[in-house]
Amino acid sequence: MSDETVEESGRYPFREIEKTWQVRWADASVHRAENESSRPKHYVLVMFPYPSGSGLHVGHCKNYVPGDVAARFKSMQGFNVLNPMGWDAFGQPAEQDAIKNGVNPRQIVPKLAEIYKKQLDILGVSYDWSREINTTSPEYYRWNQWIFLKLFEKGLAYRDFAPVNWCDNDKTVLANEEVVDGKCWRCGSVVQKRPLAQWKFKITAYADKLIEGLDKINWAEGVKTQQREWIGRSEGAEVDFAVMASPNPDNGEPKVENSESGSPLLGLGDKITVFTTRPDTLWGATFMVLSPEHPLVSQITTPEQKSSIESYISEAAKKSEADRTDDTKEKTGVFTGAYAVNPVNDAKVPIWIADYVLTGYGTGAIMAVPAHDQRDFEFARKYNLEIKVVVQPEGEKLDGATLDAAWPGDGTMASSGVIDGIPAGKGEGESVKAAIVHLATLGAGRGKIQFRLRDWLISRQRYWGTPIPIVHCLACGIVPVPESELPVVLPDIEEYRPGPDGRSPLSTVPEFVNCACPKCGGKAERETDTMAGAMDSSWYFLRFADPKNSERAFDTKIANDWMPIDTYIGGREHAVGHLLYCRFFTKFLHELGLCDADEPAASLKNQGMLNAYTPILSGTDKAIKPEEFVHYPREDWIAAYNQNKKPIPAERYVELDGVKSVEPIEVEFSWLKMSKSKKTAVTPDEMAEKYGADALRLYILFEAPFESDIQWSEERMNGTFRFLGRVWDIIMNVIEGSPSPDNAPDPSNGGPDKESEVRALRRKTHQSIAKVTDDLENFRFNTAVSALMILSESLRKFVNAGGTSHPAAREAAEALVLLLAPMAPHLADELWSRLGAEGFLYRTDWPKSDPALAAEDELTVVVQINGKLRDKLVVPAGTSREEQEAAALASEKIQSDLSCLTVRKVIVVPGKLVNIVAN
RNA sequence: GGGCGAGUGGUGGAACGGUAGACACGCUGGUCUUAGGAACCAGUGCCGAAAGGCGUAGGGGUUCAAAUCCCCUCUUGCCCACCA
Repeated sequence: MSDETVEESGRYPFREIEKTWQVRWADASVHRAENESSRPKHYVLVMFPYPSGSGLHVGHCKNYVPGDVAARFKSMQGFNVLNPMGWDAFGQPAEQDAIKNGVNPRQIVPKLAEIYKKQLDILGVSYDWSREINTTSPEYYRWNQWIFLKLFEKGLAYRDFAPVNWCDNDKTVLANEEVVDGKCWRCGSVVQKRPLAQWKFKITAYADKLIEGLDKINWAEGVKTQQREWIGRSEGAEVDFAVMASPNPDNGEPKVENSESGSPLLGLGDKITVFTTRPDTLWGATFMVLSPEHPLVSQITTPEQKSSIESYISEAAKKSEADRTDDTKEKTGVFTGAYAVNPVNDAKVPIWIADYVLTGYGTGAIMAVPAHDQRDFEFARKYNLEIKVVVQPEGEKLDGATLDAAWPGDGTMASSGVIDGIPAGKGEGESVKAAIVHLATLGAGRGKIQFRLRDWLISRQRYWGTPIPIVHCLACGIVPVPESELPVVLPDIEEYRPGPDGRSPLSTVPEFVNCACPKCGGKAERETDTMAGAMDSSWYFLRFADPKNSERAFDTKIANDWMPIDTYIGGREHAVGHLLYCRFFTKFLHELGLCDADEPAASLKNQGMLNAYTPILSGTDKAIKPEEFVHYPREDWIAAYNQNKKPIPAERYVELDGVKSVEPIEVEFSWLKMSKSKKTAVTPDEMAEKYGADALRLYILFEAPFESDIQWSEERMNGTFRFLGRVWDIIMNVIEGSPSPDNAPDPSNGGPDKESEVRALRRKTHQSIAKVTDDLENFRFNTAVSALMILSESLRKFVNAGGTSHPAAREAAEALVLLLAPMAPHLADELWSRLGAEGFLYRTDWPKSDPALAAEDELTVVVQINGKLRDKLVVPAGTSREEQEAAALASEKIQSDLSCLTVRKVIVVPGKLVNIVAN
């Protein structure tokens, strides 16, 4: 862009300035973090991106920009700042691209990384690029493998044949977190259950520690609560129910055995163990329910019930997780024909199966207490099962026969043998403790803490990931690859598509698969699963401390110097995924003695999203892409829709069985996450070209609070652009000492010669320093920008009134530039050097506010009568309580308003207000 | 159903329990001009000519004083949803 065009735009030459300073910063490596430093450390980390083909759009800047402001601010405050960036590049999107384009993802990733890096540089983000990492490089993923081996060594990585979530469309297994409403989070197709040998990490072993650690980290309560619930700790007991002998086939009646005299047990002494948080209600357990997948079901089912049980099981298998867990549906189940014995009262309880009992939680079996659990109650009513009340609420006498809902609340134990009469209550309740003691004496149960959290499924039947460093030997079984042989390098392959059997594409590469057993030297095969991408991001923050280490994952001393992350920035959507995994890893590595920190991030900040006004199908939240429309007069529609908020009739193309046609639709607009695929993406490149990166940065900071969503508007961005133009003009005036511009207001009434004007400007300067410092410290960027606007306005007025070369103007100009530096770094550095200073603002001291200069010498005091504003007074600072009250009462306005009232009481807040209570 | 948020002008948003609407966008009028994506000046919550009154989703409450704290209702966002 030529200078002439810049001149024509009437704005400051932002393109030239931004380019110049980006080159200077890079040449001087100003943003490099020092491993040895006398300055205190500050580690700022923004969650690293997943480079995809579409590159960055301005929505992504919602976290990178504030992260950069935090880093620059801390650096100016004298901290040795670590602000690194890298690429989380293993995983599906890159692989899908590769499949589509027939290229190896390893060729695409570096190109994407280059694009991202360039875009981030255009934004002027102060990353220490010497620490750039790429999770797909063998130098990185060999340490994934190393950590895997450590987990294996400690028994925390294991192979399991549990049923897994299978997406038939993507041909892959999904983690529980990747299943949304029983559907694949990526493609939306229904997830099936399939048994497959998988590698898992025993995150459940850290369940308690993961809950306890939450208390000492400064994360949003919402995120912490989500984690607590996800881990789902509940206290209760396990209870064993003995299964009774098969009913007599002769008469079809179950044979009631006397448990006291003979053994009621079937053959091998089968028992069903259940978990309950209410062992105290055991006397009210009138039946049991197993999940359809429970292993005992086939053994205990009687011949008469066999066919109905089998058909129920096959129906249940067909249902998606979404259907099964929809609690609005009526509960269904089938009787197995078998009975068990309630260990506390020897009652004969029928055993049912029902899909409301989940295989994955507890033992996959429950004791049903219909009187005190609503689900069991509904089930009992439907199938005419006994309802026995064992907790009587205060002042009531419930009867199972007439109950219309379960009573889950407190009360007194009744009909409960040895615990009769004890106060009943969940958790800390005495009755629960007493029941557990009693169970222990019977040998039929024990106290137990149950977690909802499941072990972390790490296996992927995918190409683009870290190979799992395990060898399967016919003779030795599962053998870990020796550390000295790491990395197990991901080979180049031709076909990335997984086979229809769901096995990893790596299984098709004999040179990879076939190997010698590290233990016996015999023929063996490599594990062909790769690791989930979440593995990479679970410890990358430690690698950033020591990214080039070829001997170890990271040096412990260096890691200790940097950890924990002081400010971690990322989206709320990672609350129970990444943010839980990385805490688990940090705790594990801590226990290995590899780092002092046992929590990765001392403080976590969650940014809001940036949304774009997107056309949607009326009555849904489904976006319609512009190319689907037959005609799409966007601007007109938006205007029309905004005016009367009524759907706009339109037409779109549809393709049914290969036949294209046009269908009428109704269109509305809604604020949805900016996205390339919805064609709502605006790139930072084009905005930087048009308005400059500084203006874009300022827009993102100013438009809404950090945690709130932004509704993207280029029109508003124009506002921060104009502000920067004004800053440029004002400070150039100060620098050049030029007289006020032609269109400045007449300086005749009051000029900077007046001592009060000078004092006022200096006050504003020092107040602004204090305000902006506090705001940046607390991520209140929007009000920080506003404070700068106010300061620049004060300076502009002062300059226009002829104060161009006054020292107070110089002081204000310097403060303005310094305070602006973290947010609009290019313009700030340019003006700073034009103001005659040396060096980069990144390493320049943050200004200090002088409280004496910031103090007001006059204060406005509000006078209220009965809380309503009646008058305002200006009093000198330091006016006493009494003087202030007297002045208020002396006010003419107040006198007249009080004329027919009696003063009852006067409240005085010095320097603030006087409230006169009168009637 | 549960958990956590949120509801303030035409718009984005400000407001330690103490002047509601800072700062912007937009809009209205004006100045200037090399007619620009300008710049500058003035105005802009609602009703009212004014005095004044009314105003922070709605209704109660606490308080000298409530957008802010408490209770109820409504609306809305996100997350989890048969967890025994």
